[in-house]
Formats: sequence, structure tokens, C-alpha cells
Amino acid sequence: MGRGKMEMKRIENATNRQVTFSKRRNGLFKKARELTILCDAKVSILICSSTAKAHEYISPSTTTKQLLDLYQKTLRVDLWSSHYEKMLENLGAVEQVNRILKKQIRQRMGESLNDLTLEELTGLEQDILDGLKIIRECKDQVLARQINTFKRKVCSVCHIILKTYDSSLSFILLFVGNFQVRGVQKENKSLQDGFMINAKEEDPHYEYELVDNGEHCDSDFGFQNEGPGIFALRLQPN
Amino acid sequence: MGRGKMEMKRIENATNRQVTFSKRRNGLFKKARELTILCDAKVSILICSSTAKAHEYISPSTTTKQLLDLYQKTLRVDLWSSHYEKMLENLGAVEQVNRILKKQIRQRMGESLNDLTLEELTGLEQDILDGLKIIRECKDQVLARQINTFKRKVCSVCHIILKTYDSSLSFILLFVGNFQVRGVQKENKSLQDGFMINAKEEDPHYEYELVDNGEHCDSDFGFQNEGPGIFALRLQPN
DNA sequence: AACTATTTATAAGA
DNA sequence: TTCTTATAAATAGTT
Repeated sequence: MGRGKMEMKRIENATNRQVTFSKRRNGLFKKARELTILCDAKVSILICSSTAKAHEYISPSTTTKQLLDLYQKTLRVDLWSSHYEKMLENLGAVEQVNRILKKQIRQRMGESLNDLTLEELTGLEQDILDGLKIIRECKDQVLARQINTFKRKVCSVCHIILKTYDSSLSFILLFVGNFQVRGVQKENKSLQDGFMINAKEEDPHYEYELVDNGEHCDSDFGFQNEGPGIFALRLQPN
Repeated sequence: MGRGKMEMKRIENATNRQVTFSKRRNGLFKKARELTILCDAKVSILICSSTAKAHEYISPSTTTKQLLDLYQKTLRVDLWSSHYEKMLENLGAVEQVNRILKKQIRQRMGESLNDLTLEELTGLEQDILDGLKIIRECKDQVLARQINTFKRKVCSVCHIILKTYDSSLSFILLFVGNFQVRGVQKENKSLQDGFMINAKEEDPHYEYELVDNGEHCDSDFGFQNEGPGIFALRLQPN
């Protein structure tokens, strides 16, 4: 249409091409607009010109995304499968794992046991016992470490005191409440036992007796008694 | 263009509208094709007709997705970010839950305990003991149910035998291996104990003694001995 | 789906 | 870019 028949091939003259592009793009958009109105359709046109410029027509009352979603749904294609679907799949898998893990935990806490057979219950019990054994060993190790740390600290304080004060004194009452290590409060008895042995080893001249006095009071040596686990230490020469 | 000027409004006649849609859609696609060739452009047209059918034109040598990506990149819009990011967030949250659950299970199995304090270890131990208690109760219930079922079955067989054969016979050896209930094999002792009491209650004339013979042999009463948990039953009058 | 009278689009020139 | 205009192309109504 125009002053002669057009040959259907790329317009080589860049200016001509650009002009034609502009005119025909407008024509295309106009046709799209008419189709939208006359036929009650929804139209989306995306154009990228040879100069890499983007141009868009979209029917009023809709969006490119809406139309694209509709298009994908209707033609059963998914332009995003690489990103979106894989992610959805991934999410599903992780959620599935999650459900299994939750069930495992619930079962270990004694819930959702109704569908387990006797063998499964026995197996579960055994698994729990196995775990419990390891946890108790670990706890014992932590406890042992804490007792050792505590003993070392108390012993070093005892040595300082014994050096500072004359070794001829018959006994010392030492408040070592501030050396109580967090988490060992319930284990005073074993701490005391451990300390007595250890203290004897470290300085055989003295016999130490640990007395749990349970009271809150200040020592003469400037130690502040803190916390609930205070006890007194009697030091006397062999 | 045509036999008169078109009024720019929706064509009310459905047939006319459909025909016009078809013609104009082809025209639009033709124009798009020409634009593609003449001006070296890339064109994508999506149309959804009023009958909810999808129609598409896409320039050769490209895809709708490519063009859409180009369009998004050029116009700096992202049609998917909201969806995508929400999903990514969601995935992250689920994965986080997953990690926590996995750690819980590992800890209950005695792994990854190194960063736990003594209190936490003690708490974990207590939690496990709580769960274990419930699981054992559940197991006991299941076991009790199975023993009851077993006892009922054996008792009914005993009654049939005792009715069929004269009550003056001094004893019956009864093989009840095929009444062993799956999962109870390890519990023969308690089954037998339970059975003796129950059988006495059901028929006080007879004293039943359960003997585990451990062998595989055929009974005179046509019972096939099956499975590993075979034992003999001696029935004799009081 | 084909025809055709008309309208519309547009190539080239200004 | 825009306007003009000759001409090609599109298409509404008809068959």
C-alpha cells in the first residue's frame, strides 16, 4: 500500500527502515486497539526494533502479566519452567522432608504412635535408648570437665592462701562460692569429693575438709560469697 | 475498510464479532510478519479472544520468552519479581525450619552435642525420657492387646478340642504355633503366663501347662506348625 | 471460504 | 518528524 508494491524483504536503507518501522508500528498498534474494541479481545504486543528499543501495546483493562498468565494457562505452556517450576518442585520436596522430620520428632516425643507396629515401637525405643546413651556420656564428659576446672581454680586459690598465711595455722575457713561454675550447682557433693582428693594430691601437707555451710556470709580474706552454692573449706596441717 | 465505515465499538452480533475477530487477527499477524521482515524487528503478539481462546504470533528466530526477557530488561520491569521473591523467601523459611528439625533429631540421636551446655544436655535427656515413657506405655498397650487376641484364639481352639475329645482323657498336647501373632515372638514367656491364667478362668476343670518345645513337628489334630514360635500345650483334668 | 465495494494503511515525496 | 497523496492492502457485508 503506497506508491507501488513493496518487496517483502528487509529495507536496506536505515532511515527508510526506521521510518517504515515507526509508521507500521503505529499501524499495528491501531489495528490491535480496534481488535480490542470491536471484538472484545485482549491483545498484548511486544516489539523489539533492530535498534534494540522495546515497544509495547497492551489492551486497556489488563496487564501484560495478566495476559501472559492467561496465555500460559490456556496454551498449557510455561515460560518460566526453568525458574519457577523447579523452585516450586524444590519447595514441595523440602516441605515433604519437613513433614517427615516433624513426624520423626513427634514420634520420639511420644505422639503419632498409633500407626506403628510393635516392631516399629521397639525399634523406636531402641533408637531413643541409643541416643540417650550417647547424650548421657556427653553430659558426663561435660560434667567431668567442669569439675576439673573448678578443682583447679579452687586449688590455686588454696595455694595462694597457704603461701600468704603461715603454714603453722591450724585451719582456714575458705569461702569459695564465687568459684562455683555455672551448671554444677546440683553436683556439689561430687565436686567436693573430687576436690578433696585433688587438693591432697597437690599439697600433701594439708588435709582439706569441705563443709557445706549453706549460709551467706563474708570471708576474712576478701572473697565475696556469691550465688547459692557456697561452702566452706577447712584447711589444717597433717 | 469495507462496505461502509465501521463504528468503533464492540460488535454486538456474536457471529459477526467472531468472523471479524478471525479476519482482523490474521490481518494483525500479517502486519506483524511484514514488520518483522521489512524492519528487522522482533514481534510478539498475544491475543485472548472473548471466548477465552489464546492466539499467538511470534517472529521467527525468537521465542516469546526471549522477547519477554528482552522487554523486561529494556523497560526495566520485572513481571515476576513479586512472585519469585515471595517464593524464594518461603523456600528459605521452610529450609530454615528443616535445618532446625534436622538438628533436633541429630541431637536426640546423640550427634551435634558439642555446643550444648550442661543444662541443655540435662533438658534434652529429660525430654527424651519423657518421650520414652510414653512410647513404652504405648508399646505395653499394643503388647497387651496382642496377648489378649492370642489368648482368645488359643482358648477357643482349646474349647473345640475339649468338646470333640472326651473330657476323661488325661492330657492333650496341642501345638498352637500357627496362632502366634506377628511381633509377639520375643514375648513367649509373658504370652504363656497370660494364657495359663486366662485358660483357667475360661474352663476351670482343666489345668493348662504351656511347654515351649521349640521343635518343628506335626500335631495329631491337623494343626500345621508354622513359624519359629511353636510351643506345646498340655491339658489335663484337675 | 470467496467476492467486492469501500475504507484504511502507507511509501514516497515534500 | 509530519503532511500529502497516489496506490496497495485490508476488510465488512454479501454470496
